Amino acid sequence: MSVMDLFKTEVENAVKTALEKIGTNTSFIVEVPSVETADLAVPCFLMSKVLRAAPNDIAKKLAEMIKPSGMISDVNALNGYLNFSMDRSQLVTGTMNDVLLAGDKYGNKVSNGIRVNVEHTSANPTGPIHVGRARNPIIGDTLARCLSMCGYDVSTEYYVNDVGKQAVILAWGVNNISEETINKDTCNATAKDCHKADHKFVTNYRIANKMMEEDPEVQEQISIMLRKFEVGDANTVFNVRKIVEAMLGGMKETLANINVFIDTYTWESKFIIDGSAKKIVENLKKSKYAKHESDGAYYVDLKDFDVHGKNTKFIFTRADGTTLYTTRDLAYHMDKFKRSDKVIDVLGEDQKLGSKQLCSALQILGCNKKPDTMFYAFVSLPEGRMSTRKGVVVYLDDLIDEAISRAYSEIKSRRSDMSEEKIRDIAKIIGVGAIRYNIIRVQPEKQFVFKWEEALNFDGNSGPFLQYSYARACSILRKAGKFREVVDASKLTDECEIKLVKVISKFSNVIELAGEMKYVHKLPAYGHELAVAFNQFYASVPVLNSDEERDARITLVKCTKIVLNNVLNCLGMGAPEEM
RNA sequence: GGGCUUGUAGGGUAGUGGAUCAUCCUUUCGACCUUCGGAGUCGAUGACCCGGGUUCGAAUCCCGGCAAGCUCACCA
Repeated sequence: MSVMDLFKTEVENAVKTALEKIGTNTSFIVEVPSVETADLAVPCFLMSKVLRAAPNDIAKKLAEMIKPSGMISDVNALNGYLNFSMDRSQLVTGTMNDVLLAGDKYGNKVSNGIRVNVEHTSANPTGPIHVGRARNPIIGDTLARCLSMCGYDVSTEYYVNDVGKQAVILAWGVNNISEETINKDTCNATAKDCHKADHKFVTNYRIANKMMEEDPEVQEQISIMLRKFEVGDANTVFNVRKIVEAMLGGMKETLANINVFIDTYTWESKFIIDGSAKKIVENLKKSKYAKHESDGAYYVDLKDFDVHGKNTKFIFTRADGTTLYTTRDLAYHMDKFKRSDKVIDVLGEDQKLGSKQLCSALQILGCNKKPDTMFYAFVSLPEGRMSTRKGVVVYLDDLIDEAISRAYSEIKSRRSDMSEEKIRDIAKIIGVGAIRYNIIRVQPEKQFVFKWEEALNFDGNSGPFLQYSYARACSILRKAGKFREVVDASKLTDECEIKLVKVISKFSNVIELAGEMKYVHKLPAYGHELAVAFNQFYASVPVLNSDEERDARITLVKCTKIVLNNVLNCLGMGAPEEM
């Protein structure tokens, strides 16, 4: 339990006792106030009806009854609020001891044994990951890290769409389009990293799509291939699988470059091969909601499931009896439920209706679980939506390269003393950090227009700002040499020192919000607040050049360094000792 | 046309019933310090889409507009 939690409990008890004395057990809440004048506050507006008195009079009365004791150093009434201040000395010692004791585990909750499966990214393996969808791995990975800190047993997963028309078009393109045609292609997407399979084959995919539209002959060939694929022709299935695997390899490389590593890759074709998708079809057919078209395609009618208008027809098998993506997705979710206690899907907002239909179908199948969902709006270009097929994209690989090269020149211009190799290593940490931070800092459901100058922002509310503060803390500790690690509140009384400790003490609450409520964007905001508090401390009091406060202040720097490191780690960003 | 989501200073963004100042970044203007790392600190300017309603109190909730995004396949 953190110092703030202990304080909150104490305030709760004090208020409860006071209310009992005036003969009521009316409920109340203890909140963190929006103003700086108190550490915790109890609004008295709701009590005013029950107690038939003005809010501020109630607050005054309670303030008189509660005497400062324990962690409560001051109680007062203001504007209808009952305000509490926490004893500075206990705040400082309690918080700093917690941090020093827990170290890189500070902010972690004890393991609760609950298995959470986080499915994210799951991008179609028909082209490189572009920034339009780059929110997915970053949100998913950050959420997974936060849940892990909240004590969950987390497993991440990518669903690979290796079935269907898109995959077949890709394979046809790779098999039939000559190197010469590829070389002549002029597409405005940069795709400079041509050694990667995803960048190489996306051109085949794009051209194949175009040829299919223009040439009935090509369309026929692809149809034949698709039919062969669907009846399980060994050569065709093997051929598609091999190409998709190569594609996915390139995409994994991109993910690794932004520190995203996924535990399990589950292939969609699995649910055809093991027959579980067919079983879903049979079970759905038995339900009272099942109906069929005259030619034999089946659907369930979802009008009783809060699905409106024309969207109620949820088709789950074709006229020829084959399964559809949605059917296989149902089988996939049933499979995930077997392996985990909680299932979270991180999806693009285009999947909202599909996800709702999936949940309804799960209910019809008698499944009592459903996935938690987290939707994000697409990142678009100033000229509109990105499209792999049309080649209107900014690839994530290009963004990474650009950010790293920008970081490289920044470091180069500041540090003449650093080796080339070291500059390159740090540039990668800074560049990738800037991208992850910039994407995660915005609430997922807000639409986002991609602008290079914003994506590469290194000042103010940015990843590099956090990393810089961390590097500064490391530098002070390096220069400090030997010091006595002391937690001495009597030496840390400056306003900015108290402020810094207060911010540090909030960390575990932020982790809880980010994990349990899935408010991942709270994390970068917190990191920024912490870095600002540290910089203010740094600017207003000397650390190494102080006398009797020296050890206490260096210890506070060490605490800050630990928490900044934990924040960076949770954001999937590197923590550079220097930059 | 139906459904879902979003609308906050010049640009971006937090806050989703409560406290004489609505957060933070950027831009613009001014200052600090050029010292333990200036990718810094302090100050100024500037905003709740529009119209009703509910409430002691609304950026926040409800209704009606307007604008943007997504969606409404025997695609994945």
